[in-house]
Amino acid sequence: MNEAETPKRRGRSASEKSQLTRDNWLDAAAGEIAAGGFSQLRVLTLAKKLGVTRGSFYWHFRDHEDLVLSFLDRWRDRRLHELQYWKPKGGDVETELRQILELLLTDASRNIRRLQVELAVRDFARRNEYAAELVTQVDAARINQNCTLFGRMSSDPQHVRDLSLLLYVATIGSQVVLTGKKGDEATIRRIEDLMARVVLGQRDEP
Amino acid sequence: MNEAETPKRRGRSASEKSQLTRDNWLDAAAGEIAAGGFSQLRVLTLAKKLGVTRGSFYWHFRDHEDLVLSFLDRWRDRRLHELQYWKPKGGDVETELRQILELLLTDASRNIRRLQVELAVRDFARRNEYAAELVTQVDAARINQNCTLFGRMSSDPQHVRDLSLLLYVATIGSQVVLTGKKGDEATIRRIEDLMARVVLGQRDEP
DNA sequence: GGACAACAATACACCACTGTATGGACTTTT
DNA sequence: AAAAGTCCATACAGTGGTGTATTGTTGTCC
Repeated sequence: MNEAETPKRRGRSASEKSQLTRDNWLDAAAGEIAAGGFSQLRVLTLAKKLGVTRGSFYWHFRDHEDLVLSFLDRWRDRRLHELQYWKPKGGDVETELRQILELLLTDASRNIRRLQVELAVRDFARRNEYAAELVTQVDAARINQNCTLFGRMSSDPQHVRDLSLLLYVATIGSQVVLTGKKGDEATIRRIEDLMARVVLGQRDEP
Repeated sequence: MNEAETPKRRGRSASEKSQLTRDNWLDAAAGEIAAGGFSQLRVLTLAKKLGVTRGSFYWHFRDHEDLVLSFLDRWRDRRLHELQYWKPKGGDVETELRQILELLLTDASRNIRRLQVELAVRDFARRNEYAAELVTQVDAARINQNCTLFGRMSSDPQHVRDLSLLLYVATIGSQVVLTGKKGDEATIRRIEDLMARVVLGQRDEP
């Protein structure tokens, strides 16, 4: 539906001609993976979607596996990279916490395509070693970032880590359980509120 | 490669006779689904695993879809049914809460096959209407049960519902994130502890 | 303006899997 | 003991997918 923008001398369908890049194929693959998971990823389907034949694919990629691994690598790189680009805007502890939670829950649940891809990668990781490795990396990086974000909550590092992990699994879980059913927008908001209260209740309380 | 060897004629390990039943096929399917998801479910593979040919399958099932739908139905029935069989043993609020959390987290994470099947069903539900429907039913039933279990926590029904939902998504999330990596046993225990503290902190506090 | 590289179309060989038709073998019914 | 039912094997047709080899087409550099 959306399609990634190609610099475009030939629009995808019928006009003039432009060459496809590896990234174009990966973008198309993202669509298929979001819709049907890695197991439904077909070279022929991708080619049709891009308006070319499989001949093009096998110029850009060695084989089907090459596509999958390249996609996974790009996914990992992007997920790790995007973590650099977000810092809370400051303010008191509570508003900062609100910002973090909104990012983790409400914002994340809006990009449903990105969400679907992530769930597909996680599922694929259950039966693919390499994918599992990358998912582990991404999880660790995110939890780590949560730790720095929640550093203000407690002076006990272990407590901070546990809290970060709990929040992380809760966000992942809410993405798994509350995916795209109507009325979930409001539900997610309430979960967000509750989480805020819960976390604030976990501040250093000797 | 392992187990499920056929003793002599073509006997199964479960039934008295050497004849296969629909349920035998569904059990075998569970193994495949746990390992590779619904998309890797192959009639031929199942037949080999059971030591018969596909001729048997097409006697017991109309087609591949029949197998899948039957499996989903059985899954739903079992998941709903098992909810009846558990009530907390009583005691004060904290020990009861501990029991519940142990059931939801530690116990659940031990049956890794059951867990893998559930994750596979959830994944399949993302692209299959019927599966999505059943997952919704199961989720609703479980959250509902959590509500009754957590009823002692607060007198505000909405608060109880939100808390139940939060705990539910957290458990699902921990199953998704912490699946079978070593050292997760201890991690789950710590999450369990933290959850207990968190929930106790949410008792009526006007 | 020809050579060469980048990219894509076409055609083919091949395989994994499904579903169906049919024919046993063994069991139960009558 | 013949008929009918139950369960599985075998053989075959069809489909949808991969990968490869070969040939076109276009752009770019000299």
